[in-house]
This record gives sequence, structure tokens and C-alpha cells, in this order.
Amino acid sequence: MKGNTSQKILDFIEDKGQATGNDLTGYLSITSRAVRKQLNKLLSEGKLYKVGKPPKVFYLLSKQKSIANKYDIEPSLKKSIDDNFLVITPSGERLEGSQGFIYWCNKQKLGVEKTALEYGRTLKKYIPYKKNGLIDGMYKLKNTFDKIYLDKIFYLDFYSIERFGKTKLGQLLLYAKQSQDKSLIKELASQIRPKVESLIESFDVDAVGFIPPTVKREIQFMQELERNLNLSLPSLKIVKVKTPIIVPQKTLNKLADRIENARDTIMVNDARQYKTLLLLDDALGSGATLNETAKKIKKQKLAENIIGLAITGSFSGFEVISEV
DNA sequence: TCGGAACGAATTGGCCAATC
DNA sequence: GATTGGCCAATTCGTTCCGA
Repeated sequence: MKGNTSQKILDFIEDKGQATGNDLTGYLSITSRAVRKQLNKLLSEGKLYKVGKPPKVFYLLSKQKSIANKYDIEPSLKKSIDDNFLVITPSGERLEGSQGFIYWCNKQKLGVEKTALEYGRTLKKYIPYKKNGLIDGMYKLKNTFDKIYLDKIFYLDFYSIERFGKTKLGQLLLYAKQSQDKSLIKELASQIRPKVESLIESFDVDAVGFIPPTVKREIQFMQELERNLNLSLPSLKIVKVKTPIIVPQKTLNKLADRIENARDTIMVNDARQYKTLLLLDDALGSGATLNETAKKIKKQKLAENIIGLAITGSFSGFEVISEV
């Protein structure tokens, strides 16, 4: 009997495609505690992965075994792949670093070693835009708007990069929002907290504001993020007013439409006055939402200075600079 | 009508002891 | 030594209730 429980679990899951802890308990006729031990072992060995959260968790066979060492990738390049690459498969398996990179290359029918070199070169291209882990978005905004109401605007990473698609932060943001996964939001919050705290300190920020979401969801990303960041500063009340038909910013192509959307639907409903406000948004497209919100805050004289911070931002607007 | 609080049920993990 | 089981605490979900 000893030793083959884990193999029985693998066989069962292979046969059924997926299984819950309960399914396995019933099938193996051992206690759930024993099943969990085996499942944990198989998870740590990478033979299984799990999707879902309690009380709905399913275990599936891992598609990607440790094949990362099969390829000859220079150590420093492998490290930057490990640090920067993240793929979430259609079935929800999270593949980090080189494991994800190999999966992605195979899917695109690309040679892993050659593509790794190209990836390294592409990453290098974006390095000059980052200072202290922040991208200064002011150039971009200056190329877009006549009048800028934000005193500073930063973001933590680009949403996506050429050829290779979404950055790690971009992936995390997308999946945290779409899957409304609290643990992913928590992970994002812990990643961005150091940057937020250093901004608060260096600019002497005395209040924060979170851009409210457009689309109604069960779990509101920004609200969760605010809760997870747990900043000890007062939070400016910004609300999104309801319109007969909800129009998300990303559905609008024209800048003028985005400005109009932000101007007419985002309201600042607060009376307190602050010196320096940190205004947070999840993703910065044109910057219309942040700029229009900053405009309202300044018109209502609720803050003297406004620092904008988005988790990710688009690269468009930077091309102009990069060609100089 | 909406949002938050409270509650129970299901699941999971940690620790330690018993068993094979 | 590996595996299993008992106990307990923590986490998460779904439902209900209540006040604004």
C-alpha cells in the first residue's frame, strides 16, 4: 500500500482530467488529511498544479515539467527571463520565468535559444526609461495634452512590450482584474507597496486618491488594492457616477472622447484640503482619466500638488523620444 | 436599493502522534 | 523513514440580515 498513493492520485487525475481533494478522498478511501499531504508533495514536485480557491480547488496534471535546463541560455539572460517573463496558460496554469518562456516559444513555434537573445535585446531597449524602478510619464503626457494638471506622473512598468506582449506586471494586472483574484491583487499590492511608500516619502505626500473603476465587478480591484496597501494616509473620495450606459475608457479610441468620458463621469466628492496628493490608477492609457481627475481636484482646490501613479502604462508616446 | 457585517460551511495547512 | 490520522486555526465563499 505504501508509496503508490501519489501514483494513484496522478493516475486518477490523468484519467479524469481534474480532481478535488474530496474526489480523491472518496476514491482512495483514506482521510482527507492524508490526501492533502500527497497533493502538497506533488505540487512541490511540480507534477500537479491547482486552480481555484477554497472551497473550490481543482488539481490538474502539470503540462510543463522541468525542461528549462535543456536549453543553452547564458546565465544572466536566463536570470532576466526568470525575473521578467510570466505566462498564464489558457487553463490557468501560471508559468514563471524560463518555464513560461519555453512554453511561449513552443506555442509560437520559435526557437528558444534564438528568441531568448531577442528577448534580452528587447528588454535592454526599455531599460533607459526606468529610473529607480519608475517610468516617468511626463514626456508622454506632454505629447498628448495641452494642459497637464498632474505635477508628476509615474508608472511601474509598461503594460506590454513589442513582440513579447504583456510584461509580468501587465499580466498580473490583467489577471488580477479579470479573474478578480484576491490573492493576485494581494501579490500586486505587495509588489507596488515599496514604490508607493518611497513616492510618499520623497514627495511628502499627505493624502492618496484611488481612481474608481468603470465596470461593475464583484471584487473591485482598486478597492482591494487600497485595502491591501493599507496606507496610513487619508484617502480622497473619488466616485464614478452612473450613466445609462457604462462606457469604459478603453473602448474609446479618440482622445477627445476619453477626456469627455473622464470629465463627465468622475467626480471628486470631498471637502478636505491637502498639500500633496498621490493619485493612483491601475493602467494608464492616454492619461485622460488621471489628468481630468487632477483637473477637478485642482479646480476644487483640494490639493496643491498632485503626483500620479499608474501600475502600468502604454508605451505609445515614448516612441518619439526613443528615436531622438 | 445598496453596501457592510455576521454567520455557517467547506477547504486547507501546521503541528504532532501513531502506524506500516 | 514514509505515510497516515487527529486536532485546531485560518481562509474563503455564499447567504442572510440590517441600517443608511
